[in-house]
Amino acid sequence: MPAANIRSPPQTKHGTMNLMTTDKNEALDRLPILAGLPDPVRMELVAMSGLQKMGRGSVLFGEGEPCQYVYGLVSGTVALAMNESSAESIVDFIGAGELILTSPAILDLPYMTSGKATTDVLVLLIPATAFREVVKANGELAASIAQTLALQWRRLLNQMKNLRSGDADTRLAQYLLSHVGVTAKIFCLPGSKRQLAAHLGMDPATLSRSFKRLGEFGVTTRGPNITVTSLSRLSAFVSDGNRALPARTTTR
Amino acid sequence: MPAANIRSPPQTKHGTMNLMTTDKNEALDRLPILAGLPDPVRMELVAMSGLQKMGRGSVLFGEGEPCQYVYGLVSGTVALAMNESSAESIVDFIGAGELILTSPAILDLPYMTSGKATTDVLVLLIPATAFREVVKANGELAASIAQTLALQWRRLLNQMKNLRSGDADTRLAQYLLSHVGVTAKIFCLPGSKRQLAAHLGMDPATLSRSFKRLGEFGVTTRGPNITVTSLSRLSAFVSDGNRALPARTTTR
DNA sequence: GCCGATCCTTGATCTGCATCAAGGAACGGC
DNA sequence: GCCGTTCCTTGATGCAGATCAAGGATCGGC
Repeated sequence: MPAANIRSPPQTKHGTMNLMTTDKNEALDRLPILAGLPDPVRMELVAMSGLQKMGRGSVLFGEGEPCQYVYGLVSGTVALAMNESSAESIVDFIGAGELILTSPAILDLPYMTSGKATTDVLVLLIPATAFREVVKANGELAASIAQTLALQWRRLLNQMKNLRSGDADTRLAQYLLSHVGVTAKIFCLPGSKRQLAAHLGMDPATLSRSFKRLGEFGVTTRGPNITVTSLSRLSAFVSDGNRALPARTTTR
Repeated sequence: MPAANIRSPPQTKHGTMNLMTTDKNEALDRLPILAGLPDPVRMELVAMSGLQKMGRGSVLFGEGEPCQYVYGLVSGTVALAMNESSAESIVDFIGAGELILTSPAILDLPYMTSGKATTDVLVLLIPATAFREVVKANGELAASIAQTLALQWRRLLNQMKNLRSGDADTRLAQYLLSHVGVTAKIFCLPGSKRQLAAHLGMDPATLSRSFKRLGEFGVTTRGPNITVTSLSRLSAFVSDGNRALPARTTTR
């Protein structure tokens, strides 16, 4: 089996990029939605898609462009962004293993978001037309695509909820709570703080201040690494509607 | 075929409720997603679902409840609402012909939104478990469900965009622009103004003031009926970033 | 190592919108 | 018809957060 056309891993400080896959079959295995497909379909997909490595900050696709590829994110993180007048807002961060852009591919409509790599990424590029055909021909795949879309729908709904609800501080706290595992109380932001701010619907300056205020509730930041010392205090803060805070002007 | 258990139409001022369907087969025909199904599947679906009439203000289902039915909206309008702490926010208004809640049904997860009828409605109630099985067994249906979900995803994205972008006035103007047909310059709000405000992410009071300000750009309201005299002036207002307005305090 | 560019933080100010509150309009019931 | 209720409007006020701006911190390049 010939090695794919992959250059040596750039190794930034961000991605340790430990498990480097250079084989398209292996790549497929890392994409749960496609991994279970019957062999002939697999072969077909693998044959026509390409494996591509892209550096941090790369733009995989742009809002408004006609849909060319479905992107299987093998490793790394991608931010989905929308450029509503002037400053952009970030819809979601996509992690490894997910399939991006199934919606435009299925409908053959232009992308509604642009996709930017927030780390070095490895993506499997599947031609959209081919993808469409395979889905049409394969009922099982269609069903599991439907499942995925349904899940994404729920995620998007949750984000709308968070986006609208109360305070900037509360929104940040909720975000943190839903992203720290019960065990892991330290985790790494999926992108820059600026991007997180855009995701939470606030100004970077406001995000900074919010982080500071949440310090009183056991949140510490060093670079992109966030530590939450006490889940209970933080969630108490959220449900208390943040009454515990001293008057804003007194904050220091 | 025996008549369904439908009482006489209440006839409110809102819904003229002209084409009253009491037959489940006819109801299915009004739901594009399901209308094209092969006959045996149709029969099966029809056999186990029920046709139900509900008055304005009825709550079809509540946020957090386990998913029991998929709702085929034969006629009327339903608001999807989320009760994030205290005041509710409205995710979307669903019109006749659409299938509600496919996501929770597919995933067998609780509803994330509640559904409230903003007019008298006629719904086809399809048991969720049955629906799930039919989808699983029928690849074509799965494919078209995936299509629908993909479309809904796009709609939701658009709403997120609108929700975040600029001014309250701008958001309202965008909403109006995307809801008046090119021809029909008068249209009826899908729900109360309060609900529209919740949908656009603003206070009812603010919505009222926004309407007033848009009066300068050819928008008039009488009850739930909105008239837009000049699309061009309104869209100019949106793209100009509403610089044309006199200073806020000077607004008469 | 130094330097420029970018990102984050922090401060001061300003404003759009929520909030509080009260008056008017439309509706449904009887 | 009248009356209670709900909805919409309009005014006055206060505040959360955007914006403007300037000072660190961090990174990548050389």
